[in-house]
Amino acid sequence: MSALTRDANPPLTRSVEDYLKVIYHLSSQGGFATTCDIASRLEVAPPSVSGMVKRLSDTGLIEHVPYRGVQLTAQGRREALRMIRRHRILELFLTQQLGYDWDGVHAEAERLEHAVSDVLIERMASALGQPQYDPHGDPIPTAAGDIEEAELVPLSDAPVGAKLELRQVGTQDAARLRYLAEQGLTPGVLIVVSDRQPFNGPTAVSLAPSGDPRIVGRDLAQLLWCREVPVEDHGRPAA
Amino acid sequence: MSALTRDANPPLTRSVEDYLKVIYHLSSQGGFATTCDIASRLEVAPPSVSGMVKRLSDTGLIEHVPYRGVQLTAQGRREALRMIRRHRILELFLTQQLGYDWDGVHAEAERLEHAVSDVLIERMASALGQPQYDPHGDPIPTAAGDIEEAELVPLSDAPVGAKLELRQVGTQDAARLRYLAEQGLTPGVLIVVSDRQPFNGPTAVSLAPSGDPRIVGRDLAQLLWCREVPVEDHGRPAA
DNA sequence: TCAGTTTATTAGTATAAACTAAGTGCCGGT
DNA sequence: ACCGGCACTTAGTTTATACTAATAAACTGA
Repeated sequence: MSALTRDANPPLTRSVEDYLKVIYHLSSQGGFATTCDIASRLEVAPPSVSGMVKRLSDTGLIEHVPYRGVQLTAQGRREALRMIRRHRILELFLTQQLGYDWDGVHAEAERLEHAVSDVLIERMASALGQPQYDPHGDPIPTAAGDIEEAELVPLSDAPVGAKLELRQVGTQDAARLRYLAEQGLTPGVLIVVSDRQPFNGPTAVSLAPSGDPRIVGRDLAQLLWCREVPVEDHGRPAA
Repeated sequence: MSALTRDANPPLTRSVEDYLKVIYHLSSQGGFATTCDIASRLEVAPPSVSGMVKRLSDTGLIEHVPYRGVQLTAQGRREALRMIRRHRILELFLTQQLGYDWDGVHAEAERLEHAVSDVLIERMASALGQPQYDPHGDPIPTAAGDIEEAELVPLSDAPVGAKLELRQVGTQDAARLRYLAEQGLTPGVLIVVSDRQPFNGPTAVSLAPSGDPRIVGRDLAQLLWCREVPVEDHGRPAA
């Protein structure tokens, strides 16, 4: 049972795949993913993260700076993008071919992404015509592991009429974050810019599934980094 | 953490689902599934089976007669049929909609059956038009848990031209079993009856994927219980 | 700068599921 | 009738992954 006799490249477990994915998301825009952020994303206690972080950095998938956080190595990034490709292709397949809607699709894909083979994913991708975007408008990494990096614009600069996905909130201020959360303005939400007042005035938006209106002042709008969502129809079902 | 405070009806684990499935198959034609049979089907060691058997009979999914074997309870049977429905619908979906062939499909379905939701299975079933048979010709249990019991005929009685799945070998004799295994005549194999000599003569068959011919004498042919496979095309791909 | 808070880590425990090694029960043959 | 071998079970260990409780490090604000 020495370490030398063990398989040098064992398949990743479900948990490892999940950890890599959230670390990718948390560290993609710059810096480090912290223990507590990872813990809250995975709905797990911080010590569980500490334990996994140790294992992942032992196996070379992440780099860990104690009390700072972690970042993916090239290998870890490759694996994370592989999972993201699977997830997004599954979401698109389920919506386009099986009538899933937006909300239901994420949970289903979240479970399936660990079980499907690469072969199946590529067959789904072919059936879908090698798509580039998932139903949420997020880019699908290629099988080779390349991903189109979305460039982000502050809401304050987005043109009226644009459909956007809120991606990042550029502050750590708790009061602002709390207010934004109350307004439903959290990363991942889809919004449409409905109006903007002149002379650095506020931006009016509507939240995407519900159509609820919101008015966002200039200062806050500058903190809301968004990605423009391609307007093509991705097969969102009527039902 | 007393037993009383725990969830009375926790979701089944992957392993439990697999155990129930093989117990169903081993005990479906009468009697008990034995520890060693279960172990060899699941490719685990017999003590692992003993441990699981204890757990499953504690939770009321099986009944265990020590040194005899196990049988499913009504609840265990329900769960087993649920998994078999999932498996067979997945196999059919993968072959019909995604160009899988016969061989590849089983392993893929084996992994997916634990991950898909009931909703997804029913959507696939709808997309396939509520099918009754999987690509191997096996009957698909209904969502309510009913399954058409296939009636078996001995190979010696099957008509020339019939396509059959070998289901059961009606002997425990080691020499015969060894010979049959050498000939590739094991449960699950597909065969076509190509000829039969008169006056209780031997039956000529060909094995299904390969087309290899075999001649089976009358006595052996009476031991080979087969199910007739519906001849409809289930989307087996050209490639 | 130091006290209090937040964040991270260590230590020890639990559960699921496998394993090996060792002991027990049953059955068939002489 | 008993004895050897196979099937089965028990006991104890391993690995992965979670947990709680307690400790340590880093940050923050007056």
